[in-house]
Amino acid sequence: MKLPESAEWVLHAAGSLAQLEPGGTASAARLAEHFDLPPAYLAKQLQALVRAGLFTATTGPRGGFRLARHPGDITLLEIVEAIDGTSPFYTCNEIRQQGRGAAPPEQCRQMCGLARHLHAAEDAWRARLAEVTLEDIVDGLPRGVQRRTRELLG
Amino acid sequence: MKLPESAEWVLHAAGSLAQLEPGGTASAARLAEHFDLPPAYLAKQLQALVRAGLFTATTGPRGGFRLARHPGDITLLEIVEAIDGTSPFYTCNEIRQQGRGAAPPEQCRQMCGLARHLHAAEDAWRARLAEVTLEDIVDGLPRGVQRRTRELLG
DNA sequence: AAATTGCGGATATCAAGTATCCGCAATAGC
DNA sequence: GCTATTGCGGATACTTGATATCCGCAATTT
Repeated sequence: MKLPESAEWVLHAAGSLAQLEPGGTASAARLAEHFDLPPAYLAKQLQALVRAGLFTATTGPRGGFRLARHPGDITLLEIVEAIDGTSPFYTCNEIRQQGRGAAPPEQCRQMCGLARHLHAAEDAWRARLAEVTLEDIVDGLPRGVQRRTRELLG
Repeated sequence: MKLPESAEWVLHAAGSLAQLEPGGTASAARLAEHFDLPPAYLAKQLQALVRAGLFTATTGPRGGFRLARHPGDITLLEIVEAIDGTSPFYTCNEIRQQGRGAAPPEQCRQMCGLARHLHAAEDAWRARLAEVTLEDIVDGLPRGVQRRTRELLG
């Protein structure tokens, strides 16, 4: 039960783009050296954010990635789900209906209690991440960080 | 980001033991056939619950596993953590301090904002699971299920 | 035309989850 | 004591997903 390390990478990449002037662009290579990450693999993960509609990509010189929406309109949940997908942590395989102790269908009209609670917990997780936007992240940055990010990436 | 399937198995196994009379015991083989699960692998996972102090195991004929504590005193979180461990979903590798854009230490006195929110979300997940006990699960069972479980496993 | 950049596919490696089997120790019943 | 049952630890194998790289192609800027 772990998020891929690349989730951390794209969260920071998105945070960096959010610090630039609106529409600010940075290439995968530039972002990779900015955080000392494997360039080829980071590039692949950034593409996932484009597919998810969070980033917009432009080819050619001076091209790269930029935020597709306003930082206040992109949540941490969207970024995480772009990398990790939306499939639930816990999948109920209805093993209560299998084997020697299989429960008859009329006793399974409502969802398995275990699945209910596991899904509720997961919903709480997603709800928390959906509350936070890239704008919130930028606003929480210490003084001077944004200025330096713009100098190096902008 | 998925829980191992064995988490579902041991959650149901623990739920079944909770349905028996206090101190009720069931062997790994019996639990495996009760839910139609691979006996050898299930046995291995049940051992993890013993190591975690949730189950007590006894060898020999009429032996097997029983709850180490009262069902009302065993939470879903404990069961999940016995299988999946307690390491966080998101591990901050402080990449903000790496690479060309490395932030100086005086700007990293407080935890990375991304890590803070990811951990808060995870805490919400764990808190939900810590609220639910095996007793709650048994109480939520449809009529007749517990009777049948006792007939087959007790 | 040339250089830069993203995109998709192919491939390789590594860790974790799934799964099985073995021998050993402990226990209950005879 | 003997035997059958059961949990325990270790060794092993397979599969899947994450990590990582490289290539050719398309698009765009200069």
